[in-house]
Amino acid sequence: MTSAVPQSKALIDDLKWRGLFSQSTDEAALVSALSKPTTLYIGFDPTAPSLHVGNLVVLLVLRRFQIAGHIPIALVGGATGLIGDPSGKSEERSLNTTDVVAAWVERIRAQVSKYLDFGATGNAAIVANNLDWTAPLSAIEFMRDIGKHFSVNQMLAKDSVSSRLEGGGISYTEFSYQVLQSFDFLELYRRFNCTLQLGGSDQWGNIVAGLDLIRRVESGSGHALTIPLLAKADGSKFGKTAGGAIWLDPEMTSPYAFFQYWLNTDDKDVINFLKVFSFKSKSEIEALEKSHNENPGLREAHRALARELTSLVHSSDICDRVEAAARALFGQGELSELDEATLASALAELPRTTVKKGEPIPTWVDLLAATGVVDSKSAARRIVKEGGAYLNNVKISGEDFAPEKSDFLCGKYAVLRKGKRDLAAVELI
RNA sequence: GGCGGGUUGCCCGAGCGGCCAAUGGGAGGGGACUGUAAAUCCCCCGGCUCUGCCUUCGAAGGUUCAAAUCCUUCACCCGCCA
Repeated sequence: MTSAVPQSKALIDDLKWRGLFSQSTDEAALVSALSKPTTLYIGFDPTAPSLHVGNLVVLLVLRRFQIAGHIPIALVGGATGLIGDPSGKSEERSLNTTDVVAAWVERIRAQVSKYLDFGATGNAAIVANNLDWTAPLSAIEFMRDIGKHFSVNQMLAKDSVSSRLEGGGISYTEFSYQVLQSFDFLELYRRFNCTLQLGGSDQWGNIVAGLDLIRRVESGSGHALTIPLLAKADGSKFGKTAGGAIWLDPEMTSPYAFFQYWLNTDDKDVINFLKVFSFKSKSEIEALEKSHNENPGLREAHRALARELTSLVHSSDICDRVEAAARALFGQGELSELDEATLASALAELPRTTVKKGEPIPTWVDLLAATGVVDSKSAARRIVKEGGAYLNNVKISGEDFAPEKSDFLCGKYAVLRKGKRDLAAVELI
């Protein structure tokens, strides 16, 4: 990443075109401020052991700013993660223990770091943890030095609070969240001259509260820019599947599943997702849009999206592997024609189970249940009954069907399929 | 602290002594059509050693031949009044 002369207007226009601009404080002033390298931050609270694809939206915006020559700070919320942000939540959350949050902080710090450049000359990225300045502060100091600047009247008026007052109520703990986030902005302003905070559109209230605090305490000024929450065409929540969120951690969402998630994007969303997630230029994306409209069946745009993101989040090697695996397993060719090495590497990406050589081979139902692709044997039985059960891409029937020795490709592997696209592997050992 | 209302399967929500593994909707799954897409149509959707059995309706006891449904206690939530 080279430190370019910031083209501030172009940067903001590009964000708008990508649908990454929700609102900002005085836009003209922001554009003018961005004509010089500017320090900006986004906060990530450790609410899970990994970030998910929803977090990736804003994280990549931070990266866009760095590419444009600005200095990004990724703030990991070691302190705020202990409190819980009420924004966008209809209920009070249960608190995680300090040990758990501390462990998550470390993991998220490592994750976030992958997307930023710490060696850039002039605009190297910074990772900070708000526990560093929150932990040493006593409750009395906090109330006198910070709390004194907040009006409860204004705090109550915040959307995140008022919606909770009407609903299930809010604890003093979560109510205080906005004060902590404001304090973060103030601290980053003091330490790094950070003058811009980015966040999801639900963060607007928290961000401008921070600007107020900076004005009152330091007579300083700064800016806020929010990013729309990503919406899907069908109204369902982005980044969630039946199995849960799509995580960036390969242990939590396998690279294979990650690639498949993007490849299976709804046609109506794929161009928007390219704009949001991809670093391709406007003209490149418009070319993909054209080819997608002309021949959607080819799914060129889907593939470009899946490839770029899998390469970015995992690596291009891993991306090649999982794509090759999918090609082999979904391909038109006979599975039996694949050589052992190709088959082995393709199956390595799938959920799996093993069978010992000397022992009797369990039924298809038992094998599928063992891979974890279904929740129960009853579910596996239903699949067979409904005609969605396949062995080596050949439909099977009969609830007590069991593969034979000869069904194992290369003498070692069998491929179970549930429905159109859910695959699992059995290995004979 | 007082009075009233609530707690049902992944979510919302019916049921208010037997016909209840429990209506309906959503989510999810399978099939057909397609492109590992969407829409549409059909089917499924607690578990199991599956013509039957087992465990569920906040928790624990009790009444009854029989309870998600009645009684008692406890926990949590939500109103109104102090």
